[in-house]
This record gives sequence, C-alpha cells and structure tokens, in this order.
Amino acid sequence: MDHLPSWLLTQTAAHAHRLVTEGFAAAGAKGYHYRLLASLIADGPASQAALGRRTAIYLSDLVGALNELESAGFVERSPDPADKRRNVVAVTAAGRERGAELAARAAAVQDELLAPLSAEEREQLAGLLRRLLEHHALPVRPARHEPPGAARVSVRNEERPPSADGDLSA
Amino acid sequence: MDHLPSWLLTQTAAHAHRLVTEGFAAAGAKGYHYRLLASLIADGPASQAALGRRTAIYLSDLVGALNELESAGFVERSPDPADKRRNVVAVTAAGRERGAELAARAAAVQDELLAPLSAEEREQLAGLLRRLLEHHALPVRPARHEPPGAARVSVRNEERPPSADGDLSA
DNA sequence: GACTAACGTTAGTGGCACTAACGTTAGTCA
DNA sequence: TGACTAACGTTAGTGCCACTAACGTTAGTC
Repeated sequence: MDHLPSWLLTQTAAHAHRLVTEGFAAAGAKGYHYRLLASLIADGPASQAALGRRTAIYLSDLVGALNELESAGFVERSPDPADKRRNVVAVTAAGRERGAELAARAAAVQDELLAPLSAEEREQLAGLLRRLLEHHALPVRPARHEPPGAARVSVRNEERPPSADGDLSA
Repeated sequence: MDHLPSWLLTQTAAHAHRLVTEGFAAAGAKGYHYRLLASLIADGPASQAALGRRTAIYLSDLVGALNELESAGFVERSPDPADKRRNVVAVTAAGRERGAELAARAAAVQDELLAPLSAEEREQLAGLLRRLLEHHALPVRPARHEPPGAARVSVRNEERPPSADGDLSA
C-alpha cells in the first residue's frame, strides 16, 4: 500500500492538514480564512470569482468563508462600480493583522511538518510538487459546467493582477 | 501561497484524490474499499481493530466500509474462536479479483498523476514523503482517547503479521 | 469479583471539494 | 432594440475522509 505515490501523498497531506487545522483552530480560524487573507494581502483586492480562481476555492464555499471573515471585520465587500455583478473584496487593517498571525502559525506548522528534511530536501520536495501541480494545470475552476471547448477565449476586462501592490495600502 | 509546502502538499493530494476517486467511482468503489482489500490481500486476515491500524481507517468508518464489502461478497467476517470480541475479516476469491481490478485502476492513476516526473524523480518524491510519514510516525490510531501515558505497553496476543503469507490462500 | 482495556457498533461532526439551480447584470450580435 | 449567452454572487445540498463520543460486550488483571 505504501508503495503507491498517491497513498503517500494523501496520507502526508492528511497529516499536514491535521497540523494546519489544529494550528488554525487554536486561533478560531480555518484553512479557507488563511487562504483568502493571504491571497488578498499578496495579490490585492479582487472580485469573488477572481478570488475563487486564485485560491482554488469554489465560489459556493467562498460565500460562506467571506461572510465569516466579513462579520469578523477582516475583509470588506463593496460593489464594483464598473460592474454591478461584482463585489470587490478587500482586506481591512484588522484582516492584515489576522493574516500575519495566521501566516505565522502556518509557518510554524511547516517546520514541524518538514522537520526530518534538510533545506535542500525541502526545496526538492516543493519543486517536485510544484511540477506536478503545473502539469495537470488546474486550469480555471469552473463555476458551473463549462462547454468543453469554450475555455477562456474572450478574457474581456478580466482582473489583471494589480500589477504590483496597487491598492494594497487598504 | 504556493510557497507553503503544506499548500503544495494538500493541493497535489487533492488532485490525486480527485483522480483516484474518479477512477474508483467508475467501478463503483471508493478509496476505503481499495485500502481494505489491498491490506487484506497483502497482509492476510485480521481483526477489524488490526485492520484499522494497518489501513489508517477509523474503526467507526471501517464498520460501514466492511458492511459494503461484505454485502458485495468481497470479504467475510467470522467470529474469532480465540476471542469472542473479535471478528476475523478475510478476503474472498471475488474480493481478490476486485482487489486486483482496483489495483489496476489505482496504478493507472499513479501514472497519470506522476506523468511529468522521471523514474528517479518519482522515487525521490516517494522517498521524501515516506520519510515525512515515518517521522511523525502516525503511531497507532486510537480507538478512543488514550490515557496519554498508556501507549502500547502490554501487547498481549496482538496480531503479529502472518509472518509470511500465512492464510493468504483464502 | 471489581477494574481496566480492547472489541465492534452506532451516531454524529467538521473540513474540503464539488454539483445544481436561481436571479441578476454584462457583453454580443442579429 | 431585443434575443442570446455568459459571468456574477448566492443558496442548498452531496460525498469522501478524518475524527469524537458513547454503548454494550468480552478478556485479561489484581
């Protein structure tokens, strides 16, 4: 059984998930919260749909997670004047702080998780995993079933990353 | 975000899980079924508690999975004459066949998953993951909360692995 | 004969991934 | 202009897997 890479992968991931969840739960947070805050801090405000793509969180799950973050005052939703369908989600000052706190916890967990590996080995592992993810390129999370041929043709005014830290000073 | 090993790990694992689930679902099976059959085939019959330890499946989940496998005729439960608390779970001939079928599917998935990696790299990845698992040695899944000091003292007549393929000829 | 622990079982929780359907708003193109 | 298509946010619900809690039963221990 332990010769199957997918077994090793899922078991290790399960353990990682265990550690992460534990670390976050101690702060009353869950994984989605961190993912979202981290993405907002690193890459700036975005519509929910765009956020979902960035974080690989389904739109349907996003709604709930954002509700939680919003009612805790960590993010703000405001209607996009340029497109009434969209909410622009931005992180607040408190959210930034929260993000940093969760990042610290996440980092601590990494160390615990990777304890037996040397620095080079950690890089090796990360590199291999990254390559796996890039191939299989998790190619835009469909909000609903996409007509199989129709992938991303007209990109229109798609959110381009705020080119640097555009509005990051929220 | 993609600099966090645990992120890479869980994302890759999620994808692996996706592929595996898909592959098994096409055969009307789920992950637990394969894990159990594989363990029974490879390491012989066992009590449910022992099986749970071998496969890292919780006893509570095991019951359901075994019910499914049993009613499909893939495994048999019989009372252990030496210990009335125990069921001895053994794989049937049909179960062996089913196991092989699922193993083939699992193997196919591995290839798809690891497509971008060379043989050495695959070994590397497996090795690194194995080391992570060994450290953090997922040390005997507690059936219920264990008094923190009391881990595995008197092992009594614990199932020792059937030393080779003891009863594998079921 | 009391105590403790392992056994199998039932029931239920929680995180994460994923599907389905709905009303609304934007662009496209006849 | 008006039909069509697609993206948007939302609600509701499913499924797999990990995990907790509690119960009655059977085994060993002192």
